[in-house]
Amino acid sequence: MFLSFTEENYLKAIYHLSEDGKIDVSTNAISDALNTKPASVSDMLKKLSQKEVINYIKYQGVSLTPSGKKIALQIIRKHRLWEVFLVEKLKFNWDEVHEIAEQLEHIQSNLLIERLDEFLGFPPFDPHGDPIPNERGEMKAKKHTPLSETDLHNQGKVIGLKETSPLFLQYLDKAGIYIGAKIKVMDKIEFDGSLEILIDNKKTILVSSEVAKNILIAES
Amino acid sequence: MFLSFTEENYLKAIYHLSEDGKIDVSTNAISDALNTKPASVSDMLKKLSQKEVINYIKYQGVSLTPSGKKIALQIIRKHRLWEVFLVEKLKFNWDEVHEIAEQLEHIQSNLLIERLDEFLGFPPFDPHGDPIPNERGEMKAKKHTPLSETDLHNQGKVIGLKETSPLFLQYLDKAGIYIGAKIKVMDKIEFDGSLEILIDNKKTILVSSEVAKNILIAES
DNA sequence: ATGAAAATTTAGGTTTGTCTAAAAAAAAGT
DNA sequence: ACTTTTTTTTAGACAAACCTAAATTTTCAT
Repeated sequence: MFLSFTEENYLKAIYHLSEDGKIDVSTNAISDALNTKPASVSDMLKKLSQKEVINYIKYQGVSLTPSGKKIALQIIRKHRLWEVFLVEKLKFNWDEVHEIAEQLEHIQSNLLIERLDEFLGFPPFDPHGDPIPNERGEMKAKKHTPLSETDLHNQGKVIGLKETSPLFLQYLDKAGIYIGAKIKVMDKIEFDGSLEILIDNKKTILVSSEVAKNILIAES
Repeated sequence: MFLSFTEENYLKAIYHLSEDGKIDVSTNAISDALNTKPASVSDMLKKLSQKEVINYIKYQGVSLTPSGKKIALQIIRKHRLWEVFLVEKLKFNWDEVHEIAEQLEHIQSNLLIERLDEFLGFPPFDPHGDPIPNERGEMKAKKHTPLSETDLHNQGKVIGLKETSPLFLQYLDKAGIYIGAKIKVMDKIEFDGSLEILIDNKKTILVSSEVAKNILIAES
């Protein structure tokens, strides 16, 4: 199925908007996301509906069909792999890559993207911590963030570490932090970026910003 | 100056068509190159002329203005750098990359292309032997091809070597082949790919396909 | 439940880049 | 030089993706 650059962007927007639990996505939400007018969105929804990539009932919002979802996930896969490339290989900062990846995600070539994936060592996450879908659009992992960037009072679970030196692992063990532990950030100390965290609803400890940067959290 | 994807392709086509010594490029030549009808080309030429990237007099063909040429060379720079990336990093064959590079060449980001250039080690040539223009659109070198792929009876000059081991250099010295030597391929032996070559219009020798692959020729 | 507000769709129009058919200009042959 | 052929341009249309303005449907508040 061939979709234009623009059609692909609509599918991607609908996918992202329905990620937040929403089953049906509204016309206005799409027009906001894409910076177009609601009237333009109505036109496009009719077209995408004919191509059977969305379920659309007038005045009632849209959802992706299985084939639409698959296409959306392929675009997201491409976007996130290119972001990894830009950050890992071309030394961009993680906050500079979005715009360029928005363009690169529309390059058409399956072989290209599989080769890129391989070249990058099959990364499971993009530089923002978002998981990268595989060729079949499957995405097991959840988004993760360094503990240092987790929001105050948000409950999360330890899902990985950036640093794995014995010294660091010993420290974590002593502190009672392990993969799977529930963590809640109780306070952030402005002065040195250190955090007061609650572990498994039992114990409160203080960790330095250096430690917090190396613990990956899946927020819930 | 912002040009659309399509406008960029017109400039590139005009550049390539005027490479063969042609001062003025014809409407039909452009329509052939871009697979459009001459009528469409006429429309576009009017538009590009208004943007002052081409010199256009009705019924008399077109040429690029300095600013148009600069844009064309930037696109060619991008195209060739991406080709190097695809071949060197993603292990594509040199004959598989053109179509993908046709898409990648339109990605907008100067920073991206400078970072890519650096990442690739500032390559002077693309995988087809064509020179890569610098940021200012300057391109000193000429196209080069391995001697093994040079056309029969074509006159050329040795401009480089792929292999530089002492043994190979000694061999070349003995054979009378040096950087700058004039070489003409007199015959190709099908059986093993070896070549009969005329050096400096004086001496005829036989070189193996292995040797021929490692000598770079600028055809004239 | 009904009238106002908000959301959405339709109607009609624009721009970009394409097309076909017809007209005009240039080139080529005799 | 003058006709024929080729090349190029103009005229008028179309599809994609957008817009504004107006109409319609849904939702929300009283």
